[in-house]
Amino acid sequence: MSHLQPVRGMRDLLPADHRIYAYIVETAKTIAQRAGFDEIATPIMEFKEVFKRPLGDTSDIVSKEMYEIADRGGEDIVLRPEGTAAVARAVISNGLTQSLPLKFFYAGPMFRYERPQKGRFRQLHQIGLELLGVADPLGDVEVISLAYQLLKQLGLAERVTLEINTLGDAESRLAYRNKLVAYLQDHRGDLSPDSQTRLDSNPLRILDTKDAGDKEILKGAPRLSESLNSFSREVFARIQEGLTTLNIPFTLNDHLVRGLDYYSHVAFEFTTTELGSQSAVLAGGRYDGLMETLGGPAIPGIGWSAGTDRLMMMVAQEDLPPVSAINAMISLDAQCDFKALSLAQAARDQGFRVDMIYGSNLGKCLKKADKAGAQVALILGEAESANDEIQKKDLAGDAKDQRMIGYEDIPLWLKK
RNA sequence: GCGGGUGUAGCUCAGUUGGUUAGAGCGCCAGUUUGUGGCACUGGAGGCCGUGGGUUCAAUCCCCAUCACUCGCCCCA
Repeated sequence: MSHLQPVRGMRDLLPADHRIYAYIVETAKTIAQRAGFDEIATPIMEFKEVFKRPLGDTSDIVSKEMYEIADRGGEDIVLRPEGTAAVARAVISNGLTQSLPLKFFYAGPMFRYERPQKGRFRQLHQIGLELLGVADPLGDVEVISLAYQLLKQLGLAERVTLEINTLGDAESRLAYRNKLVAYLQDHRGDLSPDSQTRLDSNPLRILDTKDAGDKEILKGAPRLSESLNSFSREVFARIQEGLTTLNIPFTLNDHLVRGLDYYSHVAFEFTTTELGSQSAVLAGGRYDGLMETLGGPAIPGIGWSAGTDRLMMMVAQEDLPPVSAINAMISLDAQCDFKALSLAQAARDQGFRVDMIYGSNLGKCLKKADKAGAQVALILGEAESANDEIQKKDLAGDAKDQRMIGYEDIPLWLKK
């Protein structure tokens, strides 16, 4: 084994894996574009502030998972840990706020400096959607429905569960936060150390604790749903009505609190039990406060992102659509090489896949063509070339049909 | 960031209670077939036994460290 290794938590996607990766991205892109969400690409690096402000200092991403880079100018540069804040920054930077709504799709690598394990990487890949400038719950339902559509098309709909919750609007959240803190203060000493810290920094996150003692205490805590004002309640009900109407199954999880600060109203997560200790494959929510946090105008937004690496673990090679058939071009003589290449190119121009076979003799070449999975081989040697003809030989299955054909007939015999 | 496990050929894995040249299957290359693939047979290449240090007459094996992977915690996609 070589001592040359990729950087920790990063990996090569060899063709077999990359096919799955590309399939997922293409599927998502098609679904997004059919709904008018066009692709956007932002830089892989951003100023740290882009994420620090919206995500909050107390979020795990900012406090311990930022992949920071020291650049020569002394700027605080980070490899982006997620897409939403970067897209929001791009919207502001480019002054795109004039014509709303904005509908974006993105796909690309994100980076988090954390300990790798199954389904978790330091370079992870995400695909995501953002809908900016729509406050209407119709937007929430469309965005969630596009997520569902993607998972369905990937054949994963039965293997994931959609969990949803609402954090309410700012007013409701503040009211609840006060009630929750008041309640938990009385039990402060009994809380886990983590939760005690969060009580000061980000009390809502205590709701999704896994500590048994904390859970016991939370049983007596005030419920967020009871603090919702009527507006927040109506919005959430409307979203549920939409999901039901569109036949998208979901379950309510009132402990679902997204880790990032900028969320409000609906939060959702498609989870699975197939990925070890990782459960979320696609998650998102509404982030009405994000644009303002970044210094932009108050534009509401909703979106989600999916972990492509995690989806890849759930999609098998067999699930991929069939690829185009392979045809092999074999030249037997240096004199014919360029003629063979030229004929191959002509066939490629007509949409055929033609692989040049590199080998020492016909036997080796056929072996390589066969191994490559070619269904048809074209063999050009001195004899054929002299008559402006070429041998066509079937390789697939038991087929052994071989015949001399004219160049103009090549497209008739190749497979697509 | 914390705890457990693993690391031997390109891949999947044996093995050595510390002792000359470390094995198998698959894959790869070549030959049987100097212009005809799959199958078969024959042969071959390929390992600082993850890396560094220690103990020892002797380490792939024991000890320590380190790196990577892996499982879990935290958290997330």
